[in-house]
Amino acid sequence: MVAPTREHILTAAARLYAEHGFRGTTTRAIAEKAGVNEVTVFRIFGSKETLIVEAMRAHGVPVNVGTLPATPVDPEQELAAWAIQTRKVLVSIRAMIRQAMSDAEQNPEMPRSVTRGAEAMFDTIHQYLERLRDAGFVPEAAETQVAGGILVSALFHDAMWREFMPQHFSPVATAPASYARLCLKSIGFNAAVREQRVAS
Amino acid sequence: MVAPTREHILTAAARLYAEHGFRGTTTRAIAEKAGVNEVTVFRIFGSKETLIVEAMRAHGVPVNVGTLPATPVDPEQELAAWAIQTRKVLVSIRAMIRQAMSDAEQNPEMPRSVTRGAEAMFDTIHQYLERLRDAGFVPEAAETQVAGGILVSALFHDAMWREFMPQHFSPVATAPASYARLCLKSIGFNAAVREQRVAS
DNA sequence: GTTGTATGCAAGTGCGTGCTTGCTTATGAT
DNA sequence: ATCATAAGCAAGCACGCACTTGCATACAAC
Repeated sequence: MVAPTREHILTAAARLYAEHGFRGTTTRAIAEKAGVNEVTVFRIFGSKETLIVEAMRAHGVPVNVGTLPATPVDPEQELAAWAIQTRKVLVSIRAMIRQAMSDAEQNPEMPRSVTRGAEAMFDTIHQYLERLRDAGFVPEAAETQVAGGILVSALFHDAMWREFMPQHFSPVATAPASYARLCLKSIGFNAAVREQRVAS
Repeated sequence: MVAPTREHILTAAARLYAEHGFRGTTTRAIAEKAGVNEVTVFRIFGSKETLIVEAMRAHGVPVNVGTLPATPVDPEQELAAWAIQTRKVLVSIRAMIRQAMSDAEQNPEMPRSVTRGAEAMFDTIHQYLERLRDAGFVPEAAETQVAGGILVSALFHDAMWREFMPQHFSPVATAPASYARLCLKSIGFNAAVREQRVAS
């Protein structure tokens, strides 16, 4: 076990930051939540800023949000499952994402811990869509990058805004699958190819 | 001319809020930016909170972000134009949107001035897509609500995140039109109907 | 047993910030 | 001319906050 107090402080800082942002998070509150004296916080991290940045790095957006199969078989189902899981992850850290976005003006390091995760999502979906194209599920001219971006956007937007205007979203249970389905349809996904594959 | 100083204070508050958020915006800074004594601020608005809320209400997201034709003729072109304009509006106030989102935890009144505008966008696009359906541009079973939501999501996401990870977006010049095109395609838009209309 | 390391505790410093008070000045209506 | 209203100005109050200092305590290594 290496430096348990250090870890306690980092997790406490991450949680409080998600709730109150940089300015709203006080070193006193962090120390109290971590069950540690405030002086200890400064002894270990030196300053509030380095502490928060460190906490974001440690407890930010996970880079491995979920994988998509290397050889697509049932794209609609596979993409829906990925969308559901990804949305869940985004919802679980939406508060932190919001704070990091608003603190970007002051400290450009903050949104980095979010964009790293987002970039991983972009890459995952984009590569999958290209695999679909190579496998003949979608036509050669498919705009895979834009379509992938649209799916990611929909998931982000859903995670961020649903709580504020729920009546403008389809039910949580079905929404991610709908996003996935429409994403596929927007690049001319041909369900017949799947039937053909399954049959062979 | 009614109460010019009041207006000066409101606009100054709105701008500073967009840059620094609620906690980061000081009444001193607002007064200075408005070219007004700090005491005047408190004489007029009583407290910082009521001032900021008032400023958001006055300079928040415009509700009339743009209209779509009542009788669709060239949906791809019309929707692309709307998307371009809407994205522009969102970009112009993205900083304020970010702050309002992160302050939602503390003051639920903040995001209201954003959601009002977003709801107007949702309604505009949704009604337009239903008109397309009624006009036979898209099949009866089209998921117009989800598709509209996806387009709005894409525009929001583009406005919010492009600056942090530009390499994951298609060029600004073409992106909004792409979103519009894929949105239409995702609900089975049939370009042939337009040709038929134009011909008749 | 001594020494070093990590932590707690009490107190304090300096500064920023929301908000107030008391007073003066300018302006415009009556 | 008088008076009400709006605004400026100087000063300050009370509090919160990041951060520091000095000292005591526990514990583990040697």
